[in-house]
Amino acid sequence: MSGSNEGELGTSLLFDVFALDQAVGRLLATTMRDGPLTPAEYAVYSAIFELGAASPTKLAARLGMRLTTFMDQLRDVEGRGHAHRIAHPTDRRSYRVALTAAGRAAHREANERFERAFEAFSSRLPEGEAAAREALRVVRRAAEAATNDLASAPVASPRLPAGRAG
Amino acid sequence: MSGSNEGELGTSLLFDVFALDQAVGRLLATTMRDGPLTPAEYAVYSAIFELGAASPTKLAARLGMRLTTFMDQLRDVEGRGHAHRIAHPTDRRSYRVALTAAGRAAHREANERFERAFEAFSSRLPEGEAAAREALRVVRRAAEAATNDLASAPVASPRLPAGRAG
DNA sequence: CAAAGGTACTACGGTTCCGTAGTATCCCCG
DNA sequence: CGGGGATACTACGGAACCGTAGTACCTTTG
Repeated sequence: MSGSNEGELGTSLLFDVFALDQAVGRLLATTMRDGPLTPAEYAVYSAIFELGAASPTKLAARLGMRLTTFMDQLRDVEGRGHAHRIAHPTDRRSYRVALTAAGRAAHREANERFERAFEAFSSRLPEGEAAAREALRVVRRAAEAATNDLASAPVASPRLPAGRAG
Repeated sequence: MSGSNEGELGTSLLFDVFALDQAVGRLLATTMRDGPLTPAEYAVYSAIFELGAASPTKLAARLGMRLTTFMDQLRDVEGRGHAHRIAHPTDRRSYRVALTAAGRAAHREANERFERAFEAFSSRLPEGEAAAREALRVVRRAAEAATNDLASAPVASPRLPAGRAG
């Protein structure tokens, strides 16, 4: 029955990707619910922590978000007194972002919950984490390759200028 | 095996899930860019089409979105003249949603692009689609099991009604 | 050094998604 | 058949995300 699965969203591999993302989102939301940071906030704090005083542009790229989205987040983080700006030594357009002591404390506390979720998740993978990561990467590479393929050779259909791209 | 990967977001299985979701999102956005419907819209149209005149609540559940989110989408779809309401035979609180002829035409056209993306994607999976789906499901089940596990036995902390969920 | 073009961040508005509360209707029980 | 609770949708406002345009600064080029 695998032949042709038309527009059957619910029976498509694409839908499975969506569902997986939702499931992981729920796992993190549930685990970190009572903590000081939401999963999204934890990601931001982690990036700042890991990159060690990097610029907003670098941090946004690391997090896979647009710069403006990151700036929205950063505004909140700074508002909580969890991060501060350090002047960039040579480029006055930019600056570096670092966690304050309070920010590091919040990150540490959230990290405990994150690790708990990750551990519970990871321990339930029959083939182990490494195998799961590899499987996910194979699928991701297929999606990326398909994207590049289709982007470069559309189908030879007349190009509408506007479209409705999101 | 790299036993403890602390807060390393970029080297975590959780991050791979995020990245996969992004990659698939880009694939669909790219492929459907010049079509009549965005990927999100296509999903809505498909659900309406597949479920064949179902209620908003059913459709929202099918799509994995909140009812209010679906209503936002439905407002737009109706505004384009692509769907209409059919009185529910026995429940006057509700109604059924169906595509108009124009809606079906848009769906059909978007479906061609969707199929093209799916085909390109699927054909690049070394082990085939079925294997990929199974791998994803294994990971999803682990996430769901972990969620249930952690939700039922949190850490012995009282349940806060509000929290900061976003 | 001055002009031209690129880069980094900011300001602002729009879209999407969703939580809360309210209204209408239905269903269950007595 | 009447009350209480559940269910279906609507109204409303807020949060998150992002696109566009603007400003300041840097870099390249001649």
